[in-house]
Amino acid sequence: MPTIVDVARVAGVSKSTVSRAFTAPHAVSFHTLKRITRAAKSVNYTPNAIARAMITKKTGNIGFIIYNLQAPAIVNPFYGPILESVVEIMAREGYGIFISSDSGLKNNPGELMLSKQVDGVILASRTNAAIVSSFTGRGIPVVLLNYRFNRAGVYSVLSDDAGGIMNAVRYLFDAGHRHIGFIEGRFTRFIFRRRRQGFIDAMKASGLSIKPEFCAVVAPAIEDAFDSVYAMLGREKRPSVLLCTNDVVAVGAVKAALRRGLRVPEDISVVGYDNSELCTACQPALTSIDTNTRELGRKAVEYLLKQIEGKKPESTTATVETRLVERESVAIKQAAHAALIRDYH
Amino acid sequence: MPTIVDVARVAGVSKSTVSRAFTAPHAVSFHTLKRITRAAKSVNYTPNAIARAMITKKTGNIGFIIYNLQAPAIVNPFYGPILESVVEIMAREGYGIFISSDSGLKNNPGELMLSKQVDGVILASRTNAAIVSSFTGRGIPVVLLNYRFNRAGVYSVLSDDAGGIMNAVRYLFDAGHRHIGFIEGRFTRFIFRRRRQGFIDAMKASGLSIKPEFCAVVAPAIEDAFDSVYAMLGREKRPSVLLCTNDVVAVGAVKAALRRGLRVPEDISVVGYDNSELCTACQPALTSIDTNTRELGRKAVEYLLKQIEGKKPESTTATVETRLVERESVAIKQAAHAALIRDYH
DNA sequence: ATGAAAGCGCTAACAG
DNA sequence: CTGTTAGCGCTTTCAT
Repeated sequence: MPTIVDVARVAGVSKSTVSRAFTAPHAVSFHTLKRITRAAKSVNYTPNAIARAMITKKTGNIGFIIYNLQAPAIVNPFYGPILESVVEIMAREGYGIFISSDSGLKNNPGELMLSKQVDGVILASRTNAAIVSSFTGRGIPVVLLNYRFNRAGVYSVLSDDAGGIMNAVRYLFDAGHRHIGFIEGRFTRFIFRRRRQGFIDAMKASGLSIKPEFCAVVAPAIEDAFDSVYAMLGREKRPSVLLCTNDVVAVGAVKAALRRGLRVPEDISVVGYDNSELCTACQPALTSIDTNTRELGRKAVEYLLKQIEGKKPESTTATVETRLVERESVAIKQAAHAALIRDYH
Repeated sequence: MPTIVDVARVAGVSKSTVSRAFTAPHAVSFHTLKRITRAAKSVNYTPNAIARAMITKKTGNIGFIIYNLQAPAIVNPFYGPILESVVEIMAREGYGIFISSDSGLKNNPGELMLSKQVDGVILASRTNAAIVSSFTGRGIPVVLLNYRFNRAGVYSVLSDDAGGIMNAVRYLFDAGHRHIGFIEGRFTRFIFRRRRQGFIDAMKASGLSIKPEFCAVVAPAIEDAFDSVYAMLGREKRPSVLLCTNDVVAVGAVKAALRRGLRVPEDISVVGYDNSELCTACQPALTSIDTNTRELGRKAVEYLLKQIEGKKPESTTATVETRLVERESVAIKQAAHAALIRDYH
């Protein structure tokens, strides 16, 4: 591997000058800069980020750690797309990104990252105080994704879970639905609570009552949702719509309804959450709540980079809004339809 | 950040001894080892992988690069699961993984990895000679995933694309299907050809003729597949089964059949490829070809690690077998059913 | 604008 | 088994 001295020799300058040519080009005369560039190319030189990091104390790498119980970590309807956007943005900034779910690591999870000297870490989903302080204690900036810690210097970027559910309830109400069922995936407690709270608040705000027999908590897997919803729909009374806290659950709900001989959305409506690829795969295509994973990733990067540069993010937590995307799985009731036409036309 | 000298001071030994305590514990007396461990803990020391890498020329990091036209890179029905398994295995070995789709990088894609001094690289999907030699030329081992280069020292791990399709055709034949349609996703030419060749060979082997009007090439997106298949199914004659080269395409095919008022699998069968999450989301659940992404990842890691350790992988290319997983989207024809019963009972 | 020298934290001979 | 010494490839004062 060619080093800076090889370039220096070929260009006939000192290695300091070569170094400057790469780190502060304007501090070098145009003429020598040109010679150095050419020399570098001729010996096929690439700066050694490792050696550079020794001096600057900046590796140009960050870590992205997904809580280990969130398996799969990468093929995950929520965290996968966020990771995708983080990777893309960071690569553009010249950063490398280490990924790891913290499972299978013998020591303190994040130990690996620590020894790799990352400049900052994004901790996705749940985490704990020990992990967070293993970073912050060494001055490594941390941003929490979808989790919050009431501690100074720990920043969070969150999805507006409550708002997402509230919007959905309002939308359903406006569409004429009065009997809204709620099928909750068993996620981390943090998210679970936020979505549930959104449901409670929105139902109250709409003057609707929550029927326990229309509610269920399930593992976020198609089969589990299917079983639970299938049982629910076998009873005498049933909701006119099932609001689900993720798309996987919603797909299970749709399947259960279909199996019961119900038509979706004519007999029963379903709405999902995440706006994942499953939505269009489902028949009928799922109306779902989009969490704007791109923005979530962008914000996380922004908050992390700010800290790495020694500045403070503008607020201790950033919240990203959701957006309901309409497809085919929700029936607009006759009366509501008429009202909509009257209102908007 | 505490360094090795801090530990040395506290433990009352030289820094070399501390170094040994971490890299070759058995070369240190039990007594001092204990003192060093304690000292390290007391000052909260973690070895600096950067400094270590300067000497050893091994960073303990590898790169995983997905060809940029394979977007999304991470949320990808084929490469996502492979990445997942690579990350998991490598983390256990103490390796860090850099990921990047090579899009959005100003320079030579992989330039970033190069400067990060990775110990090896997995290049997924298509790549080109320049990228490969930018690594191999510097002595950095490379393994190609789903791609092949006829060049010394470049190893590949491949999925048995042709075999996967051939198995499917044989399975369909045994199930009594004689009119097999083939809906091909427009992937990289490498994969496209291998699957197509499998189809051609298998049809020939089964004595079946390929009907061009039952074949289509589509973008691997639900809508595109839908349009194409919808048109196909509007014609007078139609195949009894549609063999699709990925699940996304298959879902589009199912939707098109349903829209035409056909029942799946009673009126027309569909089989997918990848055995992704879409299979169970689809109604009916898709019979699909599983590529064994776990094994693909495992093999890639094995081949890379072997090279990093200076050994040669046993062969220049490893091929991983596929497996057909039956679900609900393929009809077993009456006659075939009878035959199966006769044969096996 | 450029060069000389020092040193980042660690490992790897080489002595002892 | 342990300490001494040199140096990895680079950036960064400090001179010039």
